[in-house]
Amino acid sequence: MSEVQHSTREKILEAALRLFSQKGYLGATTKEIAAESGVAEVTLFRHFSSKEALLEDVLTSYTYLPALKEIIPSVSKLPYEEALVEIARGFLITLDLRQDFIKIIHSERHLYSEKLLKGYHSTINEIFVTLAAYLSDMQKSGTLREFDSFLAARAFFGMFFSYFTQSHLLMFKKYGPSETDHLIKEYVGFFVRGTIREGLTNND
Amino acid sequence: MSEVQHSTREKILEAALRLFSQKGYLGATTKEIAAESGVAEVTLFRHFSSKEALLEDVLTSYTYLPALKEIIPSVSKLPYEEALVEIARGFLITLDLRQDFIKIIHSERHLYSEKLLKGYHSTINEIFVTLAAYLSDMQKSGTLREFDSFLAARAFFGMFFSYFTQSHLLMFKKYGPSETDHLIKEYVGFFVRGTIREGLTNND
DNA sequence: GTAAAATGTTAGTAAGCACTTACAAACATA
DNA sequence: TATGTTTGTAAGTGCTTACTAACATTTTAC
Repeated sequence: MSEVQHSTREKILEAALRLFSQKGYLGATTKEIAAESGVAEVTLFRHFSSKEALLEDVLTSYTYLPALKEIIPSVSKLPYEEALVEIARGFLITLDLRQDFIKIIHSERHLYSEKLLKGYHSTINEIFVTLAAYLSDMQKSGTLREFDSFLAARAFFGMFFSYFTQSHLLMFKKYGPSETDHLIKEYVGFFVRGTIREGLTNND
Repeated sequence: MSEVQHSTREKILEAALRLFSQKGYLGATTKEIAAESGVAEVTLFRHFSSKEALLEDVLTSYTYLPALKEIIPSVSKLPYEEALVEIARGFLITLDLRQDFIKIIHSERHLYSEKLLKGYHSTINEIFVTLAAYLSDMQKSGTLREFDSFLAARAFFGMFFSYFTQSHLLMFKKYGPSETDHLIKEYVGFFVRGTIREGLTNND
């Protein structure tokens, strides 16, 4: 067990992340969060001026999905299908790691500020744009047919994000690792055939 | 404005649906719900034994997505691509109509009972199975290649559900009607080419 | 070892919450 | 008109909540 040394502040942030994602912002009490952190409630308020400030700090501390932008360059030399499999795999892993954060964002959409929402949006957008750029390149090189690359990226991540939502957030049919692998390959299969240039393409 | 005559009970249920979806179960107070319904708070408790009972009644009253099962048979004679466009359109319309319900389900996942969750799951499953059956038929008739039809159905709805989630629940880039039409056509385009039988299919 | 900084303990406050009681008013039905 | 049903008003109960104050204790830094 390689437990890292956590500061009081970090312990509180982690407990808050966990409890907010499990019970919602209003459902998790400051008393509970303090107990879960192993500190007194008053200590929580000495580190964070209010419960709302705590939420803000949680959301900015555990911010979302930087990893994916690095995956795409690193796989761009692979064959198309393999590259997509790696992208999908990386995407699902990242979602898994950040699931508490994502749960909060999806549950407490009415609470958090315009600023945070915009940050989340721009991150999503960045992800789409990054994949879209890769797809655009593949179109220019003649591998892929013509289509709206931004929408394609959105469709691609949409398939996987929906699977994640259903299995993690709504506890609907969740697969084991080998089945997830199967799912990835099938999904990528649809997308590859859906986007690749074929001999018999009839453009209108 | 063709306002229907609503019973007190119905007025409360509607207001509760609206407020629960906007502010969450804990965020919406019984006082507010009563005010929004135009009744006294005590009247709310004469119709519903508790706030929790009210939530249960809201969720069972505005239950989810029956429409889609009727769409698929009605379009099964259309060409493949047109059929999928109609299915996608119907799906998005239904999601739109039920968006308050869906918002609650996604926000309050920690609150509602095992029973309700199972009901929701079986509805989702039914939708997937219905489309999967249609796809299976198309495979047997030779129009489509071989693939896991359940996963294909899940991927198809996943693309659109993700778009719905992002635009309605997270207020990320939402398109107007004509742009949505464009999105549907592009998404369906990917899926059609991803699933159709091609002359030059190289199965391993 | 000593001062300072961080934490714990205990008690408390003010507000908001779901929910109740008692009684009066409005309304429909006969 | 009389009667039962539904609603409103008003007041209040008991509980929980976020948050604070005062003081004791522990941990850290030099």
